[in-house]
Amino acid sequence: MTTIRAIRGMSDILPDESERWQYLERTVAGVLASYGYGEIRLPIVEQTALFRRSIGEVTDIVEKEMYSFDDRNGESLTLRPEGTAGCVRAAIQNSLLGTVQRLWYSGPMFRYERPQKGRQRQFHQIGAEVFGVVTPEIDAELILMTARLWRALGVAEHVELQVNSIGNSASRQAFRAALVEYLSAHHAALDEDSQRRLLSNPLRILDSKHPGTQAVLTHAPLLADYLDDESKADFVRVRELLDAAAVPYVVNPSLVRGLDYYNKTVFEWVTDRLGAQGTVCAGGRYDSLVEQLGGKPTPGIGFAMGKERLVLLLEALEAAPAAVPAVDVYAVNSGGGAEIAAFTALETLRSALPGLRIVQHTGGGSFRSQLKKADKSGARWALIWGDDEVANATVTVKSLREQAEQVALPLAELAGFLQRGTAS
RNA sequence: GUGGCCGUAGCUCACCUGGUAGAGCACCGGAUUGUGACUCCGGAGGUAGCGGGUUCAAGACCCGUCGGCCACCCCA
Repeated sequence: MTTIRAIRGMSDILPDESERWQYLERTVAGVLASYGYGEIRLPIVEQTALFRRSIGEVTDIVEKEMYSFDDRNGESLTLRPEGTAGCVRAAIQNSLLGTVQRLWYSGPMFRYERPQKGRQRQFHQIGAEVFGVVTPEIDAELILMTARLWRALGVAEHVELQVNSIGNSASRQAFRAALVEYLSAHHAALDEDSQRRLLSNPLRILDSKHPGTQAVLTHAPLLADYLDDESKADFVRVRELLDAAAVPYVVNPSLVRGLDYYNKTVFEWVTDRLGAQGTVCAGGRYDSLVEQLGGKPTPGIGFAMGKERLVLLLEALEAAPAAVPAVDVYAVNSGGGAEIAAFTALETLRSALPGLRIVQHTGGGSFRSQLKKADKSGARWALIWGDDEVANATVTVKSLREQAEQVALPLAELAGFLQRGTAS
């Protein structure tokens, strides 16, 4: 019989690792809450049209990376490849857009890509979106919030903030035309990928890694020269606010986004500790997306961070707190009546001390082998029930981590004893 | 979608230039009475990813396929 394996690029997160994930999630949720963001929980499946209309028809995501399928009605559905579209849809549908909204979400996203370090087909993001603020201080707020997050996670020294403005749609189109014209004149010097992108997504050529293409780009027209006045002024303001907050950044003129809905401020947090997939968080403004999706014109801005990548970074930097044992107390028994005594006493103990993590040994075996498991579990105490304990209505408490005589306690004193021990 | 490297016990790996598989860790049991850790003894566990080919003989060589990792691409 062939064994069934997980789908390629979709991995299990085992208890060992999930501890680090929880640390990340707790920390992020705390920082988001401190800025007044509320959590929104969104479906994982949406109508395919939502993503086609928001992300852009000619993007790689829509053209070749979406998990799309027809449901039983023949309606085309898609496993969300990103979070913003669904969030905007929800904001419109639930009439959230009359006032300023600060929202965040967390969960799995799906993209059919070739897996590699920091890239899965099912991956996980935490994202934040703000609706209803035109002015650039919200751009700065979001960036400051992420900067605070890196400090909270202890990775601030190893991530770099890159910012850019890609202007409004008119200025971007003008720039795109100029860029295409220039690059077409140097067509032969471009690498194959870039030649292809000349037709599909010319802005993407800017961050090509190909040396020949980079050489051509040194004399290419600059996006900054095509920016409209408002975008320019807003970008200046964003930088002022970042400077005032002493958040270091570099302006990366070739920073563009892969999704069509972005405009004006875009930013990315990058690390050099993760190999080729170094972007750990990225976002930007999307002032016409709400309207594009059928809502009344509402400015928007947001970012998403990749949880896998952040977990890898925490790992690489050993920034997450050390793993702690999952068990405080491991109870062993000699079977029969002792097992019954243990069951009832442990239920009582769990009621008395709800925070205490208690594992009851299962599967029988000698005291010797049971205590081996108690030790392996990392528990601080072993509780022992045998015939003597049952006869005397006591339990033997054995300390596994420090030198101390084991004691036989009347059952009534067990909770108090462990509570005092936990406090010390 | 393209490329490189790799697939031997649960894990990490060895078996050098082909002669029918091994270590460490983990696991299980034991070292006289109901007691973990350190130590010692013993045990279980692999049709060498799968399929084909070359050969007297293949885990080692060749081809295909599947899977993994990394990179391109793309992106968080």
